[in-house]
Amino acid sequence: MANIQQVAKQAGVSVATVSRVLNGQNTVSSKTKTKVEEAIKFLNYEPSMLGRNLRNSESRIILILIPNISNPFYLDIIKGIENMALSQGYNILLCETDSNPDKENIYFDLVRKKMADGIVSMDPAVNVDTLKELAKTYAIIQCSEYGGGIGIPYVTIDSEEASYRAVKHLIQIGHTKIALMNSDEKFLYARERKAGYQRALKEHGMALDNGYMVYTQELSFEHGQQAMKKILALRDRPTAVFAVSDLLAIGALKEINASGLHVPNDIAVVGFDKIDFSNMTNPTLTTVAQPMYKMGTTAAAMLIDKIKGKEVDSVILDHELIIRESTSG
Amino acid sequence: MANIQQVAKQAGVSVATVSRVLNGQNTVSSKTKTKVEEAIKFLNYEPSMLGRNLRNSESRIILILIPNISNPFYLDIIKGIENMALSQGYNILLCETDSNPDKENIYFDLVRKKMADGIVSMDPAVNVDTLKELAKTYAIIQCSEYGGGIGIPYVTIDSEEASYRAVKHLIQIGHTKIALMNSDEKFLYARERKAGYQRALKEHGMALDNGYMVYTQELSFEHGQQAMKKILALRDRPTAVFAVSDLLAIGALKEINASGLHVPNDIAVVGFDKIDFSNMTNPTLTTVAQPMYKMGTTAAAMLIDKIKGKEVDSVILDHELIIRESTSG
DNA sequence: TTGAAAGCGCTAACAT
DNA sequence: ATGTTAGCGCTTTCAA
Repeated sequence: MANIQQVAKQAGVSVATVSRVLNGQNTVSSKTKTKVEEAIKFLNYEPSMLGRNLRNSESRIILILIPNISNPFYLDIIKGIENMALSQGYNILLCETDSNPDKENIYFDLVRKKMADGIVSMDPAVNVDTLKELAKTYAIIQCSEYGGGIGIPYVTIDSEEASYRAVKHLIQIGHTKIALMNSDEKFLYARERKAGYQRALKEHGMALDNGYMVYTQELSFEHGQQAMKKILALRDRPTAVFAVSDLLAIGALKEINASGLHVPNDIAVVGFDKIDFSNMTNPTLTTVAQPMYKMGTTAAAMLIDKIKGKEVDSVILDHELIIRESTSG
Repeated sequence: MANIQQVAKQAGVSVATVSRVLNGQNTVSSKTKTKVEEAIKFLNYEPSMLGRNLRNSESRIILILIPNISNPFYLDIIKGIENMALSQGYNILLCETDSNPDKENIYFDLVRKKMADGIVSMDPAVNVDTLKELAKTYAIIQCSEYGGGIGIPYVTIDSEEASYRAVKHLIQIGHTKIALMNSDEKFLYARERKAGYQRALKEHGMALDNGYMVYTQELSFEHGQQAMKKILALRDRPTAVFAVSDLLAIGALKEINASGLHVPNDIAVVGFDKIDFSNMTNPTLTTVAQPMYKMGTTAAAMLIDKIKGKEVDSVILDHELIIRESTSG
């Protein structure tokens, strides 16, 4: 494994000159440049990022913090982050926290130890105080889920409005008994989506029935099934369900089918996210599309700006209601 | 940002001593150790991986090469790799190649440039010659998909046998007209699964009809739909379909439903992989379970051994046929 | 246009 | 048990 010294010797120049060629500085005469390039080729030399990174005090690595890689919601976001990062010479370290503060801390250490230059956090369970503290020293961007008002830039959508529109759609097609399948209200997005749900109901003069709001501990298929069981057992059974995640909605779909009822004739279902699978179910799922890929590229671009010392502002991206079979038999 | 020098000065010892404490060497007296620890705490010191990595000529990073992150098949493998890596002090760099040789090459550069210590490749499209060449110098393990006989250790399942059993199951429940939805035979697993399919048919004295074998360019839902369209158009329509990927099978399911036919009464469907979603469809999908998580941990353990200079052997893991609704109405 | 040399932060061989 | 020091491979300032 040749190093820069050997290249320099081979080319009969100094290491400084080799470095200049490596970094495309144009203060090198074309003759020397050629000599150096020949030496590089001859020795099969590859510059070591280890040396460069130490010297430059950077790792060129971006850390992505996600609670659970099993939720396909994150896939396109990751893609977006990766492609943007790549185009700027960064690579991504994917870190699954399982919403476990200990695991989170291991990953936070990576940035403390300079193994990563910054963090895109998508973890709602993240310890907000630690994150805030970290953000003083390191570049951090929140993506999709965010703690409001903690001074860390984020990219997300308007959850309240998205939720409002989804529920309004159900109202417009005639539903009056609409259940909300939400996650724990410790999450900001859960509170926002609940608010949107309530606003839509109120606006149409419909009563808020607390019994129509069920909560799940996790955004998963299984929890969607369980929650749907509860909804199906309700005394005055709803004719529509709005779930704050496609995974929950798909679980609901399954449970409704299993109970012998029909979607959307007996119960209409709306999901949230527009993951790939929302189009593969039977019936296909009406859902709120989040611009996942764009969220990823935006978050990455913001983070890289931040790493470079620029000021960055939070961004709210557009969402869109995708009407499919689960609300339009 | 304190460095080891400052800690040494603060503690009134040499940098060597600080380094010893950092690395848990027990040649340090407990008094000095305490002094050093206090200095570390006082200065809020975090050792830089940049310095350590250069010194140790390692990055402690493992590169994962996948063709496309959108196929959930890889999710559990990644989880397995990550957890094993983490337990050994490694982190993972997730790299999506899109089966694009140029992109592959960018990622290969990471190991050439010492940004990564080794590679777990799950990319069937990978340039075999380059991979072989790289494997001479760097630690590489193939996971799930592999090039046979190129001397790079792999971890996978017995695709031929798995395929044989899946088809045999269809035969045993009475099917005689069984289609194979396969991928391009340039992939070894495609050839193996075809072989298993053919062995099962032959063993039961059934004729091989080339028209019953359709090929897809990608393992995706959409390609599954398209392929199923072709199968449905066949003159003597099959009563069962064995798809070499759950994603394809789910596409087939959708297409069959759309055509007004019923699964499994009109057409039975078997998939491959046992991705999470194979249990969320309606009907649920009979499929061959691959031990994804285990494949991940195994591959990572093998790779880390290889990085440490040990010899490692290829591993064949067990598979299992999971019978669900799509073959047992 | 080029070179000499310092130094990024750490570890380990060697010395005491 | 502890310290001194070289050096991992690179970039960049300063000098020529």
